[in-house]
Amino acid sequence: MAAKLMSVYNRLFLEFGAQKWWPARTRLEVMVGAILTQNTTWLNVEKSIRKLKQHHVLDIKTLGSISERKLSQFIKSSGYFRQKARHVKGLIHFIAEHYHGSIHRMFRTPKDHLRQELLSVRGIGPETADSILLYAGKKLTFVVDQYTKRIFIRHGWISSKANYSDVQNFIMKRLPQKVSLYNEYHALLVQVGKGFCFKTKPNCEACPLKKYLPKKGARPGNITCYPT
DNA sequence: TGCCAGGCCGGGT
DNA sequence: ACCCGGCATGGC
Repeated sequence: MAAKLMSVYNRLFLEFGAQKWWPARTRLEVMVGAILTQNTTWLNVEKSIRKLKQHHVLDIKTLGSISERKLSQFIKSSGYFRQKARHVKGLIHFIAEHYHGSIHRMFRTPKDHLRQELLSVRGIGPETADSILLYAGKKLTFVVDQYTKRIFIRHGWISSKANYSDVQNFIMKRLPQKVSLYNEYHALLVQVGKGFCFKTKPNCEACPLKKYLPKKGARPGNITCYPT
């Protein structure tokens, strides 16, 4: 199975190339983006990020002093904007209280401890915490999202009842422990996952992933496509 | 038009 | 330990 996971990775990489995640300039931008992108398209997040930059709000000092209300107006395009404004403020507050407002200090602390702390911040769940750890902190943690789960379930590699840590453990036990691999692999899963078809029957003609359907004598690594 | 998007929380079983 | 409604804008 370990070899199969790498086979999938290699095939995706050949098809889509390096994804160069996270699409952000600073670690703060990664963290804010990780909250904003919850259950939302990245396109909507980009608009919010642009607005935050335009108004010179995307630095830790300003995010600390700006009102929740005002912040929420800048991030409307990301949806759930009141909640997300509160959550971003909560994260900034956490960094201020625990790490003197220093992102550098924050990422100097051990991964497992920091993960627990991040999970205690309202609005930061397992995926957001792992995104922050991997993409902002370059820590060795695999990010599991709906696409990842869906793809692995559809291949029959994990149970449809698997929870977040089940999927994460499954993957991390079988992949080489390399941050750059975790980074690229998750990004590729998202990329291919976007093409999945939800409204059609198994092996439908219209499926955008048709070219990945197993041909006869399918080899490991093919991506199948059918509705959830 | 209705459904989906790179989740998470709080209340209920 | 799960299950569910709520949160909200934007694109197809």
